[in-house]
Formats: sequence, structure tokens, C-alpha cells
Amino acid sequence: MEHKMVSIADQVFEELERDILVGAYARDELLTEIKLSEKMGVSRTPIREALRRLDQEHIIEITPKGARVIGITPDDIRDIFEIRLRIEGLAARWAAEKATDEDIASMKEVLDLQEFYTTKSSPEQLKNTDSRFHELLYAASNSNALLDTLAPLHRRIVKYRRASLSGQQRAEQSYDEHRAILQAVINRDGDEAERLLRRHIENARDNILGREL
Amino acid sequence: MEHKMVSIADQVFEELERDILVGAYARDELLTEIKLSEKMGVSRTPIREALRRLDQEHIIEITPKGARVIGITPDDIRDIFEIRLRIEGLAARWAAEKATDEDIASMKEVLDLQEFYTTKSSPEQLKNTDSRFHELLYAASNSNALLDTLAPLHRRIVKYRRASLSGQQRAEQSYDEHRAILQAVINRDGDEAERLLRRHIENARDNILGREL
DNA sequence: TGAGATATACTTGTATACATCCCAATAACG
DNA sequence: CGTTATTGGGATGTATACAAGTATATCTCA
Repeated sequence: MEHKMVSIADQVFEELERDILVGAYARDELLTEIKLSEKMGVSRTPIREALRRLDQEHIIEITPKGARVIGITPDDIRDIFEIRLRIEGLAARWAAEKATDEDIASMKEVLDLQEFYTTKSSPEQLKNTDSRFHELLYAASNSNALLDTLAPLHRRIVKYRRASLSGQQRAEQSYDEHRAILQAVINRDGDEAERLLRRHIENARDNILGREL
Repeated sequence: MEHKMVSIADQVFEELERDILVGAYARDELLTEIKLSEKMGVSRTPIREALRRLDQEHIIEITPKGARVIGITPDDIRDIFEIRLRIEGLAARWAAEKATDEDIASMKEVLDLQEFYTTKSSPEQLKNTDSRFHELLYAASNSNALLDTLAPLHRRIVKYRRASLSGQQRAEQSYDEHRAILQAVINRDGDEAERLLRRHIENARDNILGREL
């Protein structure tokens, strides 16, 4: 277990990223470092570092007048699913080829949690276990390039995943699909893992896009 | 023409990113903020912001002992080409569907430059025009998600692209392929643009991977 | 001589002071 | 009255001072 330092700057980054991606700030709203620092009770320094990182991800745009909120649009969601459809299968394939026993054990643990929260109908926790499963899969693929590519895309649609998983039917289906994917990984069946994951993305996309776009 | 502020922090970020990606620093080397600030003649503040952004891209890893250089490995290169093969065609397809007249005019300009530098055998300038063409294509696709996904991947292999384009034969072939892609975009032929770009990536990959891996 | 405690010399993390730039309101001038 | 300077407030950009943690080297003591 790594003891990772969690600095104030990191906390500010995560809090702001989450708030922006769930729509807590209006598009084009101007966030100023001073107001944020007063609101959060810290100095400008950690605020600045967080804003620079959010700017790097193009979630905000830093201007001389402040940090302009960009956030995410329905078009972005569509594009993100199109991109994930093409490359997330790679993660499953490579995971099937390279996952370690620890990787598989971690995914099993998360799936047990997901099963529990599915029966309890807890959308917030479900969203978290869903995130965790996909991130573990990316990590199991043992490809830094793929992890760095997919993780930001997955994080950006957090708001829509939570909404989607709040439907009991989709929640159960998503759990079953995760189980099947993990089984293919355990069987070292790369073709099947890729096929199942692609199908999983298609179903998630149809559920989310059919919902409100 | 936008007057974009280029802060010291931005310059430090670009300089460090370039140096790391071309291998000027050894893997696992520890960079300290103070030494970098003395070497570059600026304070720690812009150095810190640059290092945080490089950490976000996983090009370095920030530890209590300094910023550890990660850089890029041959495995990363292979993975990046595998990913680009799957999604960069999307950029060409969408560009064919959505490119504006300005987008096309910009790409034409860059290609004229590339032709010039190809006849002059200038690898460094060729690498720059190659970067610029692909970035303009990403922008022409009019998809922030795709741009944010592809641009970092493309930047990471700068060292290998320059090496590849130093071969006169590959340089000329690359130029021809770019021309054909742009023509498909002008013709609004999405299928052809995607097919040609995929082929372009395959050729670049084979040239680079056959070279030294 | 060896083992342990202590001190020291780094590091990054955070706060704050100062410089600079931009925009907008206002005043001055034709 | 309209147009152009000017001035002021507020924002980011940069530098520096201070806090805290850690690993290493040294000093002390048995």
C-alpha cells in the first residue's frame, strides 16, 4: 500500500474537477483565485496549481480576467463514447494478456462491492465502484499510454454514469457485464474480453444517450 | 490572430517537456525545483507549475525527494501507435465532415511549408510542420475530446518522428500521404480520409518500429 | 568498536508580498 | 456632444519567506 501525499493542491483539484464536471458551475462563469481561496480557506498557491491542471485538461480556460468554466457538453459525451468504443477494447484485450493475480483479485473485490451496492440501489457508491473497476482494468492492461488516454475520458462523464446507474435495470446489467469481462480476463481470452467490453460501452452509450440527448 | 500570453511557466513547461521527451534527462534522474530555477534563472513558482503539469501527463513523478524523470519507453511507442491506429482515423473522418475553409487553408499552407523543407532536407523543421499538420487536422475535426486525446499522444513521440523524417524517402512519402489526406478532406470523403490516415499511421509505425526497436 | 540518538542539510508544500497587465469608468479636450 | 486620455481597481504572473518532513551523517555513550 503506497502512502501517497495528498496535498491541499490535490484536494482542491479533485474538488473543483468534480464540481465542474457535475455542473455545479455554469459554463463561462469566471472563477477568480482570490475568491476560491477565501471560499476554501487556503492561499492562492494551491488554488493556482489546481487551476493550471484543470486548464491543461481543458476543463477551464485561464484568462487575464479569471478562470472561465468550460466543463463538458453533450457533444463531448458523444465523441467520448465514440473514442472509447474504438480503444477501450484494447484495455480488455491487454488486461487478458497481462493481468497479474493481484490485478484480478482487486477487480474481484470491486465487483463484490458493486454487487452489494447494486442490491442496495446506491447510485453514488455504484458510480464509484464502476469508476474503480474500469480504472483497475486500465491498470491491468499494463500500458501507461492507454491508462493516460482512457482515464481522463472516463472521469469526464462521471455525471452521466451516475445518472445511468441510478436505473436499477441498467445497474444490474452493468454489473453482469463487468462480471463477464472479468471472467474473460481470467480465462485469458483476449478476443472475448475485447468483444464484451465493446458491447459494454455500446450499452452504456445507448442508455446514456437515449436518456436525455 | 489571438494574442496568447506566454508566461514563464508555459515556457518552462515546453522546454522541460521537450528536453525530457528527446531524452536529454536520464530515466529516474531527480530534478529539484531549486536547481532548475537556478539553471533557468527564474524563481521556483513557474518551475513548480511546469512540474505539476508534467506530473499530470505522467512524464515525471513528483516525490518528496524531487521530480523523478519518467519519459517514454519503446513499449510506450508501440502502445501509442496501436491507439492512434484505432482513433486517428476518426479525426480525418470528422475533419472531412466538418472542416471549415479556414481549416483547409491552414493545412494547405502547412503542406506548402512541408514540401519546401522536404526538398531542403531539414528534419527539425519537417518535424515541426508534421506536428502542425496533424494538430490542424485534429482541430478541423471540431472535437475537443478527440483533440485532447490525440494531441498528447502525438507530442510524446516527437523524438521518433524527427528521426523518421530525417530519411529522405520517408519524408517524401509522408508529404505525399498528407497531400492525399487533405485532398480527401477537401472532397468531403470521410471514408477515404479515414482509410488514408490509417494507412499513414501504419507506414509511420513501420518506419519507426523497424528502425530501432 | 558498535549501536542508537541527535542534529543537519536537503527536499517539497504553503502563504504572502510585489509586479504587471487589462479593462472599464471617468474626466478632459476638441 | 462625441472622442480620446487617464486613472483606478482587480485580475493573474512572479518572487520570496516560512513550515514541515525525511534521509543521511555525525556525535555520543555503553
